[in-house]
Amino acid sequence: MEMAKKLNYEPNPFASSLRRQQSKTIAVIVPEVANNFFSLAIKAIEEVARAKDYHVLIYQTHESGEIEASFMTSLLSGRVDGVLISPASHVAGKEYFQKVREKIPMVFFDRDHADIEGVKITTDDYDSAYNATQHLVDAGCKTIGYLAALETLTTGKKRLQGYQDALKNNNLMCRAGLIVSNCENNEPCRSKIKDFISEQRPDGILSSIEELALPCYYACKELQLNIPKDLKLITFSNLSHAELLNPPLSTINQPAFEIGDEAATILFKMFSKRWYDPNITISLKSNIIKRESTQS
Amino acid sequence: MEMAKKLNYEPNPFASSLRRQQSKTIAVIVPEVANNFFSLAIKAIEEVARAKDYHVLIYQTHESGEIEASFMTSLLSGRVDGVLISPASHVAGKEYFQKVREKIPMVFFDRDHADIEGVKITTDDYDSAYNATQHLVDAGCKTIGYLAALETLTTGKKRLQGYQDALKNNNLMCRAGLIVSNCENNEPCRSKIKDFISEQRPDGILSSIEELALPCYYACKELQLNIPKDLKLITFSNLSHAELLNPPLSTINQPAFEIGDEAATILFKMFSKRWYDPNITISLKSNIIKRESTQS
DNA sequence: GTGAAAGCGCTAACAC
DNA sequence: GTGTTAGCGCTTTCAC
Repeated sequence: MEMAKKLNYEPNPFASSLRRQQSKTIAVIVPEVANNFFSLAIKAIEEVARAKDYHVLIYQTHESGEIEASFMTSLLSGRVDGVLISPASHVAGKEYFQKVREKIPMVFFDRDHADIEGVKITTDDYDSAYNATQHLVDAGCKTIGYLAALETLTTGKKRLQGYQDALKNNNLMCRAGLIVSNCENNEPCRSKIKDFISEQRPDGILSSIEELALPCYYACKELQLNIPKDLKLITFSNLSHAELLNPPLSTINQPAFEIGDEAATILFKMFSKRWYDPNITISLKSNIIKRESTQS
Repeated sequence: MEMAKKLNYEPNPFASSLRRQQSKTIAVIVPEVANNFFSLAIKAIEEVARAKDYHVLIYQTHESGEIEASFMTSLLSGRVDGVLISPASHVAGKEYFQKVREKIPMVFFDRDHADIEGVKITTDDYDSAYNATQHLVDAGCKTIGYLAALETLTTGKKRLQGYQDALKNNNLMCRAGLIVSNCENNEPCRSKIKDFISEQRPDGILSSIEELALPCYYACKELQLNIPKDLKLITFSNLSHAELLNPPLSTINQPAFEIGDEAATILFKMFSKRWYDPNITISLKSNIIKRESTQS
């Protein structure tokens, strides 16, 4: 042992992993790293892993189901001891979720599919969307639009449902034209949102993801509409400086760090058999922060 | 081979790595993942790696030299085939850089130490800081403050030098009180910046990192100073929506994605011996975007 | 071409 | 305790 220290001996991790049949590595599969929510969640995951002396492999799907499938399948080799995943919104088969789950401990975080069982750490998407919509109603909005996203995922479905139920319970119309779909972060999105605002003239908008809310600022500038006078806006977002926008943006702030932390912590409990429920959804509360963009 | 396919055979990566003495994995060591610049760079790196069928291990140092040293040392085991690193600002010895570099291909990106040799992908920090300062002078500023960061790194030193030289060449004073040091993202930072503004009354500020610029917005609010009338502000930043801030923030935008892409691409060239210069600095140009926060 | 065998560096098991 | 050994699953070499 003295000799080892003196020679700066570092054991070969592959030999060790091969022999012990474990990798001391976990995989994190996310749509994008360059996103406030995911980079914060990854930060938390990485910290938990480091404390346990585990390594973290990062994979980005860019929302592609094919890429997701190929990553997941490659993990079947035993390269990692566990998987944390926030699934892609473009779905291309789902068999691999089950396949991986049978072999390796796995935790879904933030996003999930209703028809896939598993341990899931999510936020209260339905309540958040409902409450945010109610907040718009309370601020005086009558024609509330919804910028939809993640529609293939439970996450997106619940947000939409919360919006719709809130409208219904306030006896507000919920016509199809008020819901903008299929406009995830590609370029046409910006003009689509602009067209939506100028044609439908909503006086309130709930955006289901941050990437669709910021284009509203640009659209309103171009259309010479004033936020919040002409249009009130609230969005799911983890922008840390929403308060500095012009006007300050009301947000539904998801506890990104806590989700990552909780998901990773549970994964490690699964490793050490201190976790027994293979099919549970834990929901953390999001935080609605009311700012000037929804002021009446 | 047919059989293999039919049974969904996935080769054991550890056995393979052990035998072939290579891991098909690269390490990325960054201060923080949750940072616009680094998450974009990581995004690029991950894409290059994926195209080459490589895996990416992520490590965060949280600016700690000790953590950095322990990660780097552990890489000596052969766990990864190459390293991309943006060093921590708190330095605790530097021997390990040389040690790792002797054994594994390694590329510095964005940040580096002047006294460590190696392949380095940086931006034109000196020019950017000089030009940004000149821009403040051109906008009429006479008392220009500098929010310093990364002072142990070449990156920070060059930015400071660019600021100082620009002042000198414009015959403006460059007294010590105008440079705020040691205020990296901890909480006291905000009050320190506020005190600085209220005591020194600068009419212009160049911030060397985004994390120090946004507190200026809050400080000005509290001090009831108007940006840009009372104080003009420009900062190094990769905030994608600087334009939406109130007022829109002038930024020195570093090509984060390109830096990550270039660094990873060169690392792979080193793997295949298509890269011969072990000691070169490649500098990419940053882009100064002038917005309302520096309007005269 | 086809097949057998050695060995990468560890660790766990077993014999002493 | 202390020392020896087998074998994790590949890949490469070498013999045919």
